[in-house]
Amino acid sequence: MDIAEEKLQEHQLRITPVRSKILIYFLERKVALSHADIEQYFNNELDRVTIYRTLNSFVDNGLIHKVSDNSGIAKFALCSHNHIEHNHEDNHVHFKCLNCEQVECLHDIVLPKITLPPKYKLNQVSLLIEGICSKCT
Amino acid sequence: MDIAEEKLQEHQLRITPVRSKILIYFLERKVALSHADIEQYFNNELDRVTIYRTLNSFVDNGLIHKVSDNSGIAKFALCSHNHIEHNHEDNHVHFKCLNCEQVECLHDIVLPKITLPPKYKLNQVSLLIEGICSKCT
DNA sequence: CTGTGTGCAAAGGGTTTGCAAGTAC
DNA sequence: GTACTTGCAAACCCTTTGCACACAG
Repeated sequence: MDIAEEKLQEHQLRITPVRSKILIYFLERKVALSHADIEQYFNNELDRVTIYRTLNSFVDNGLIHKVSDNSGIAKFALCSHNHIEHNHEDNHVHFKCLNCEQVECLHDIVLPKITLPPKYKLNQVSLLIEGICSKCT
Repeated sequence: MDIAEEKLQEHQLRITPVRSKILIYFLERKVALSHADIEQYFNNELDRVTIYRTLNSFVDNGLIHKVSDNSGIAKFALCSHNHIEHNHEDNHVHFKCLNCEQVECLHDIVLPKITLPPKYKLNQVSLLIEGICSKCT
């Protein structure tokens, strides 16, 4: 059983060829991937709808999380936590390169403490930084 | 000439009935509005496509800015600056209420200084806070 | 008068739903 | 065997484009 299959099992997802392939691609690329990225990479080998459903099942089971990069199209990235505990979508910092358009998670950047106005309750913070990445400078 | 017409002129936009109506709605509501919000409010009085084009012209001329609230659908909010200088999309802090779904700009919150890893260049920062707003607590 | 805005129809792109056949466990 | 996954077709948003007519400056 390879690492992808282990991860699927950890997250209580049935092990299927489609899921393994997509998960392996995430493990290899390490950046945030859109549906189109995956579809193109597998070039007709995988059904469009199945990819959508696979991504949703991964999100539901805490394997990946949705990344919002202001472009309107959804991207997804592996969650850093290996545990099954849901509910730690946590406070993500994402970086989007304005040149190559790639989005990555910046795990090392610490999110500053936010103080909200009175009567506001904080639930989640997401920080998107746009600029030029190390490969494109 | 009312305030909406003044603002249009300031931003070098021709004064038309559609633009005035939409701008007045923004001035009244003060929260971020989606295309659907506007369409529903004017309930068939305004053409769907015209609303899209109006919003785009407002963005292009710095009257409003696009707000990304992780929902995938675009929202727009008035820019706080009254000047014509473009290019100060600045560093916005937006708050999205998980109960009423309304999005507002938090002008008072200061965006913390971000230190990126080496070789990264920062261009823009956007911070989205999700939680419960003052009206919904 | 000239260039821009508006309205309608149509097309485009991303995402979801329904259903029958196939597969994991 | 049962419940879940896959694939195909079709539907469903949201948004943009094309074009003729109307209007602001």
